[in-house]
Amino acid sequence: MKRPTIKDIATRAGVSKGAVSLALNGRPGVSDATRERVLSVASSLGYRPSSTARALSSASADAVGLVLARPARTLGAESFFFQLIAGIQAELSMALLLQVVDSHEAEIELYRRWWAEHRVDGVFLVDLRVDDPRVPLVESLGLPAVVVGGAGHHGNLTSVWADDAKAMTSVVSYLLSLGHKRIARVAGLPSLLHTARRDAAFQAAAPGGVIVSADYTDERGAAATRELLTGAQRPTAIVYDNDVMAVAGAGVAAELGVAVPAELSIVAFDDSPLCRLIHPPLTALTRDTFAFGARAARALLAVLSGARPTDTEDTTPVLVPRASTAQISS
Amino acid sequence: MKRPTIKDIATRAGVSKGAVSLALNGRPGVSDATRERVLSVASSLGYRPSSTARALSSASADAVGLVLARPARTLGAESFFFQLIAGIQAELSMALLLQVVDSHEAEIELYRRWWAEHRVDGVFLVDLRVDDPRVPLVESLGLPAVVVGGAGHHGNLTSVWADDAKAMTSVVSYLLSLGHKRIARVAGLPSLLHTARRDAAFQAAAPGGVIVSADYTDERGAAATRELLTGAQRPTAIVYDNDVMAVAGAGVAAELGVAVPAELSIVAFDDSPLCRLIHPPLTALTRDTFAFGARAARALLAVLSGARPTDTEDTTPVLVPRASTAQISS
DNA sequence: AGCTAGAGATAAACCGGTTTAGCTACGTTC
DNA sequence: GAACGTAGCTAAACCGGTTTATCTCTAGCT
Repeated sequence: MKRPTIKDIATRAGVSKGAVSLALNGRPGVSDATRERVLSVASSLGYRPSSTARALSSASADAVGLVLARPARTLGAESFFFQLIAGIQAELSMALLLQVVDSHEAEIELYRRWWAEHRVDGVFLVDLRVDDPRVPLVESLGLPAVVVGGAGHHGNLTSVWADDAKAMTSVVSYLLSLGHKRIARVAGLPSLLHTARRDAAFQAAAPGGVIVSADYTDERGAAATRELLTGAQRPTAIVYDNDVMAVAGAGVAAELGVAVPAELSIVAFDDSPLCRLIHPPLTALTRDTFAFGARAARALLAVLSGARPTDTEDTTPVLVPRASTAQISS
Repeated sequence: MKRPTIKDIATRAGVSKGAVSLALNGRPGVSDATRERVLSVASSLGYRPSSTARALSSASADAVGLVLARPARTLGAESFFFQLIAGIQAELSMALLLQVVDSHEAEIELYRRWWAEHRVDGVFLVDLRVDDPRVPLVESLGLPAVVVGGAGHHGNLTSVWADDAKAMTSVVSYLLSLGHKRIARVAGLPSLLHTARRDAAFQAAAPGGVIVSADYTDERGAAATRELLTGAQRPTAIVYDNDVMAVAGAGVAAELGVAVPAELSIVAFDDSPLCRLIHPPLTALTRDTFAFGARAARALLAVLSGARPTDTEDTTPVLVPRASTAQISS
């Protein structure tokens, strides 16, 4: 099995390699007659350019990259990334180079390598941290990049995000309107930028509200809930940073005999079939992660085609009230 | 920003490009003294070989490929693939080239291209179909491949799978032992090989059992359940091909006033937090998809290093009885 | 001493493209 | 009719590696 190369076309069409390259890429320098002939030979041979060779001579690599720096084991629980990837793929005809690493240093190193080796044309930056070192890195490398989900502005990079602060405010004011006074929050990884933003918005909207830190897993969500419900000032409402922790929390409440929503209201910051299908169904902030991924992909395509960096705000997650929240009874 | 190349090392160390290549790859042809010198220069320069250039001269591409031929929109619901990918990544230090396509033809074409362009060293084949054309394709291309989850033997390819038939048999005999006579099955996509195998095993173990076809989504799972529960011969137990459909089915049962497990037993063929966290928790076949992915990765590494093809059977999914199944009451 | 082996290194070809410099033939222009 | 411009093409360099053919030198053997 050997695929035809540009050289085969050249000999078949009776022209030089260079002429074939010009003809195939629609660039001036060859006559229409020659171009015609080259194209017909190419298609008759079923020619496909090798993106490997092309990448080597400083053109496009025909791939974009995404590095995930999280423990691989915990990734399965987060459906967010997979939906994001699915959305990206729906919009992008290129392949996605994906690698999971276990440290931020390894992540940095990988961006360096991919760039040096022309393996990708651009990258997505996810899980943005406070003062994230990746931002200056890709900027200094000149590696096209889109910041995904890191609210706000990052250097000169294009950024696509949803307004976590506004979303958090809408949740808290909804709970306040139901009469809740003691509202708690079970937060995600503290190092992440959006966690910090949600924390701040939560504190501003619910002064004195307790924040417990967790890591998106059901174990930690359950533990945090237990801590909150058995503590001194038991909250009447808890906002969880994702769906898995919220559902786990609901389980702990049931186990402790705390009625939902009569004694405890629960809100999840991510929606999923999980929230809809359990009993009682959970009030949740819903957003279309798939569409979000598609938007991020479009943004990266724009950057690749040389567009000036932009900040795109995705639609703010919408609160969908379900049976897990209610007017405070006491 | 320019990374050091092999040429830089050569001039710095005062040797030729070829000698540097030999030294770096630990091959004979250079003296220990020279090798030593080259290595120290390389590390002092922070040298990283370009896998793009390396791939061009018919060596390793330093990446493996995975193509998913499913509607991108439905992918988010299936946590299976993401856990699989996470497991693969845990074992593999290479990048994974991932692409989602919308037709089987496009998938075939992509494998062709990746191979022709040396973009990958090997591939995973998932979602195996009956008489899958990909098997003869990769065999004739000589593209190293591992068949993931396609029970049994496929040409001369290495294969990693779990015994779906045995698992299905264990589920049915468990239900039979509880006294169930009318058992139904809500199946996944009919074109997939493992669906066929589960169908066969189900038919053999529960002669006359009804099989309704669905597509793993909660909508279709709910619809199938509705059909079964409102039909003439209402089943006393339903086995669902995945967790999402099972949970959706439980919801429909509740809605129709069919008590679980008193009037209807439910078993899910995939376990997840979803099954554990709802009420009642669902009896499910549990398996470690992450570990399965890791095993598949090891299998591919073995193939890449020239090992003869093997068939590896993963541990059979284990039935975990929970509150959704019970002795038949009537 | 003469011949052979083999170690150690180099130069050059090669992978499959892109890009640049240069060449040829033809048509304008003054 | 000499100078110039330009369209159309070719040859060759280049990207960063690997691999092969070749060359030199030293050691070992008869």
